[in-house]
Order: sequence, then C-alpha cells, then structure tokens
Amino acid sequence: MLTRMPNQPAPELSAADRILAAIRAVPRGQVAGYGVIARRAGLPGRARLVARLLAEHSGTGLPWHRILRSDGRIAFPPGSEGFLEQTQRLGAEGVDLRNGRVQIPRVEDSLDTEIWRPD
DNA sequence: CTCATGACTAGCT
DNA sequence: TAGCTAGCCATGA
Repeated sequence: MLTRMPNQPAPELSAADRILAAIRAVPRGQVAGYGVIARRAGLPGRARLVARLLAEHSGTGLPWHRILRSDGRIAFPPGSEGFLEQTQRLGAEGVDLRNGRVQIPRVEDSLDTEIWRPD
C-alpha cells in the first residue's frame, strides 16, 4: 500500500478525506489557517468546511489545535473552554501565543510551505 | 424552497 | 489593530 505525501492531495479521495489529510500534515509546533488547509486540499474557499470537519472529528487524534484563523487568532471566543484548551496545547508545542494570537510570519518568508512557522 | 447559523475571509475605514 | 460588510458554503429547521 502506497503512502502518499499529503502535499499533493489525491483526487480519488473524498473532499473530507483530503482536508483531514491536510490537517494531519501540519507538523508539531507549526500552525496553519483554515483557508490554507482548504487550498492544500484542493478546495479553495472552503474554510468553513474545514471548520465543520474539525468539530466533527475532534477527539480522534486530529491536531485540531494547530488550525487558526487567517489573522492568526484562535477561532474560539476568548476565554471559552475551547480557547483555553487550544492555548494550552499550542503552548505545549512551543507555539508563541500573544493574547490568543500567534505572531504571523511574513508570507514572503514561507512561500514554499504556506504553513506558518512561529519562530 | 427560504432562512438562520457558524472553529471563515478579504477588503475597506 | 479593530470594526464592519459582503461573500462564502454545508446543514438543519
């Protein structure tokens, strides 16, 4: 059975599976936006679908905490349970959060990966 | 079918 | 940086 690098999403997979693969492809200590995940799954503009799948598959080992809004902020309301949980998980991975927001690296610096690298 | 909702975005002030 | 707006799309009432 061939294991495929999730960089090039397999067209034969369902949209949901491609999105889940893109989420799992975000390495520990790094974060990515909903829209970025959607694009990497071959579904530009479907950020809300990414959010739905995250909620649906929470608790299945999916690295949901590494997914943030396009402006670098946590999508949950500040102070909410999910917000605190995500803050804690990201902190455990060394992601620098300031007031519920990661320091967004300049896109020009990471054109290759499209994944935010908080260093 | 229409309407409301939401872990969203991009653009403009 | 913060608000506000319009656009977006899958779901469920």
